[in-house]
Amino acid sequence: MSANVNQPDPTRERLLLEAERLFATKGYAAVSVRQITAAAETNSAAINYHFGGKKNLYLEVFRQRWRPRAHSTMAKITPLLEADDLSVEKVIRTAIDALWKGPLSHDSQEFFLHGALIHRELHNRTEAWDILVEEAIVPFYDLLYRIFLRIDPTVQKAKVMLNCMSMFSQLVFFSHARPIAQQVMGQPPPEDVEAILADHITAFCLHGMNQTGDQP
Amino acid sequence: MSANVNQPDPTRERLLLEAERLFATKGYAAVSVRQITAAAETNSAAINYHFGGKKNLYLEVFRQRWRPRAHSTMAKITPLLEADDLSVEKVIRTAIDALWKGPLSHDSQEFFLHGALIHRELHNRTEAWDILVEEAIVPFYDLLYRIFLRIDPTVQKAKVMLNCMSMFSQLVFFSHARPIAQQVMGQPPPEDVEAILADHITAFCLHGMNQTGDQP
DNA sequence: GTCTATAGCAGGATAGAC
DNA sequence: GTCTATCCTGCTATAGAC
Repeated sequence: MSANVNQPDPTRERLLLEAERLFATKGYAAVSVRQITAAAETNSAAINYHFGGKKNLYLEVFRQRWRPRAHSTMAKITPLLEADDLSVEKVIRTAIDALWKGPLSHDSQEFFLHGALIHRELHNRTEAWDILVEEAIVPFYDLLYRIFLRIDPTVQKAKVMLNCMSMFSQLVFFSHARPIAQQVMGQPPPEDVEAILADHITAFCLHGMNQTGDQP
Repeated sequence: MSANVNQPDPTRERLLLEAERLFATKGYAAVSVRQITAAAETNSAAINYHFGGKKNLYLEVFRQRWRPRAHSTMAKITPLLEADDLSVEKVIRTAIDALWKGPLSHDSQEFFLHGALIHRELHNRTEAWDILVEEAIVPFYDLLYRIFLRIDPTVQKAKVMLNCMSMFSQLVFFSHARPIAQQVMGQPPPEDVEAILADHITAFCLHGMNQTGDQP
């Protein structure tokens, strides 16, 4: 009858939660353990007790909170390996759905932080980079390659990689540079910016990838 | 006959130089004034004397070093406003040349830092953000819009903006995520990765932008 | 396990000699 | 203008009471 049988340590969980939020929004160096412990409403020694230091806490954020979400995102794309009606457009739409409405979404605060952490590692690499590459980046692009191989068995791996990265780059850009988009396009923004952007990216990538050989 | 008539204050210049390098590579919070002054081979009080504090030094990096390069990049695209043989491809190639071989280039360390600073501001905004938006981002997209307007006077501004941002996103991604590209495409990388990426982006954007209305 | 107190150190900024 | 010495604040990490 205990309520927290599935919560092995609430304090530890709260620390991970707040740590992710702060690291993702401000960056590792700009956040102090005191800020995290204050946000998690515990004492300043808690991080050292539970994780053995600030650095280990950062890594644990990736292991405990980032990793499971990355896997669930992959799981949304994997079915395409056996889907019947496969097309370039369907792959693009599925990938955008999985990432854009998943890790890179603006609506879900949790997934926004997920994407922000990737970005920060991209520019300031730590040991967490290895986790990212091994468990998310390489498998993600490999999966997409195997899917595109089903559509066109003669496709070049390098070309697929480049195309997928072009798609990915737009997803991360528009998810994090939303303020730019609105500032440049001129205020006020409509409510359905998300859908407009998703449609734009889909169309842009569809044409960008469907280069029917007439290009030098 | 004095040699440094054009160098108003060598110490100040060295501080700006090293500050830009360190801020761009490590980020504002992760860099200490002691590191900067040590790199500039001066005393630890120099920053406060010359700039009045760490924060002002950061802003001065944008004013003194970032701004002129941004303007010279714009100058490379401006001639298209009056060019005779205008085409979508030419605009794309010119923009990629100006940015990719300019601010976002990997070859030129100076311009690499320039791009890195944009990226950091994108994710951790400070007062420098206003300089960026006013002097670079808005004018840049406005300029491209006016150029595309010459090609097709009926083009929608919002669509141009989105297309240009899609192009820009790939440029910044591939310039900073080069390690990912090589890691995902599999080692070893050829020497002309830069050219391959530039060609890919050009082709991808050309097709992505040339959506001839056959798209739902 | 939780918390307070504090050690030990590095940070930015400043005062004042030269 | 340059530098040293120093102040004070804030940091991480730890010791030890409870």
